[in-house]
Amino acid sequence: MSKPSIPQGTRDFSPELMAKRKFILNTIENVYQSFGFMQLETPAMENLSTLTGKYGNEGDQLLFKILNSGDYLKDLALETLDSKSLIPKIAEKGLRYDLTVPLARFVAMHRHEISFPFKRYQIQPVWRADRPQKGRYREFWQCDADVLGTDSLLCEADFIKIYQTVFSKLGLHDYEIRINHRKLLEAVCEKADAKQHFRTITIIIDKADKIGIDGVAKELGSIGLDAAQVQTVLSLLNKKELSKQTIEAFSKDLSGTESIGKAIEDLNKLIDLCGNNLKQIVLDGSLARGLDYYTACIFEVVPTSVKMGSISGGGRYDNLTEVFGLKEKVSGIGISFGIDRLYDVMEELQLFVGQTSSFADVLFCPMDEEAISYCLPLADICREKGFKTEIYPSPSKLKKQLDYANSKNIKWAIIVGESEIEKREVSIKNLVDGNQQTSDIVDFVDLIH
RNA sequence: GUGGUCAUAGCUCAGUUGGUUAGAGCGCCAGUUUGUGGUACUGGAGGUCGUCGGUUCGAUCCCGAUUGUCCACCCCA
Repeated sequence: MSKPSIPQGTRDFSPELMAKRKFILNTIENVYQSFGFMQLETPAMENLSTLTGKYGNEGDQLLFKILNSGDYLKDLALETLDSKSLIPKIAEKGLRYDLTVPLARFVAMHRHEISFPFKRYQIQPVWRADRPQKGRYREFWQCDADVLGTDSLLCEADFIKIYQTVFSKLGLHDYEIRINHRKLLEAVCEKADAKQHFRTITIIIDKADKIGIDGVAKELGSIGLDAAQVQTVLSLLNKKELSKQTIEAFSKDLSGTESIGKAIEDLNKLIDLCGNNLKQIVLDGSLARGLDYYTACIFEVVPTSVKMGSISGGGRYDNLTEVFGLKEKVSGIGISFGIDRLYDVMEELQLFVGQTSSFADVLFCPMDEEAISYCLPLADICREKGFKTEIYPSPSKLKKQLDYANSKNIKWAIIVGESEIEKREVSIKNLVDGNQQTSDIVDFVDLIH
């Protein structure tokens, strides 16, 4: 028997780890709910046909496929197939790659039961057959929230407020909300007379963080842009402040282009809706986001004091359900938190240190078999009062029982032996300060806090 | 898919210019204290040095392959 192990890029979450993860998960879920989002869950696996072709050429390769049951090679003429054409014949299901496509599938299937605007959140694991590295796992959790069926800029403003609320509750202050508008990107390309290179250009400027302005200029040159065109594109990267002045400047620089009007209008409106609350927001012209379906405002959140990729991303899209053949357009906007990265960032910044998690409040320590049944109704009283309570399952040595309490960070030990039972009492020990007192079995619970 | 890195106790890591009994800290178990923990002291368990092959009288150490880890590129949360 070889040593047990788990697949690469996956992790076990110990009780200590789960306590911290739940804190993040619950925080995000509570904030979503406080904005009126409703929960949706979808299966871990989808039909492969639902997933393929939605994430670009490379995306399909990152899908985990599930082998069909039974003798899946029975009727195949293997010699006539290559591996690519083989896959659809032997695998009809795959693990979900994100939560947006399942949402689109759900909406397409249940269009007639849904009334718009439809606000849903979804917190579930997703799987990608990527090569693992820092902040990248093959199984990780996404926390999505989307609003479908409205073009209102209020959604954008709400999501910004959701970001600020969540991070404030988590105690994470070193972050930056980056905002951009796809139409701004289009306008720049149009102005530079390089519309046909739109995709390539967005991919290049998206790397500005890593390769710097000079690097961007170089790569733009390498795809055939002349110096003037490169300068036009680079002009996007200088202005960082989200303000009416910046937007006015863009409006002038890019006047005459087809797309600029919509971008200016949206961003101005967004500023109005946010009021003065533009804390930690930057207008980042280099933000592009790979997914093609975004059409207007796009977001990304990055930690500023830790080297880590984005911990959240999102944006507005025009037609979510188009690929599923729904004739009616369903536009919307969504964001997603990556809580695995969020966890890594918080761990690195030691934001969990103040939170001592205890797995129980009260431990009953029976000294003999008779004491166990004596403790049973008393433990129920504690639980009814809201204390997490357990009874040590065997009358072991007291030292062992108290060690157990320490290891679980339990504050109260209630010791019951022959003498307590005789006098209808319990001995209550506070394991934090070491004080101990006796009490009758009616009032003892009042001493616990 | 491409490149690099590392793999020794449950965990974090030493170490051997290739030589016979492979170490530390933490953790775990037991005792000092037969009903009082978190401190201290004493003792104990636990490793075919990732796997397979090669070189050698001899390999945990050198070489090759393989698997896994971590990191970077691509892409992304």
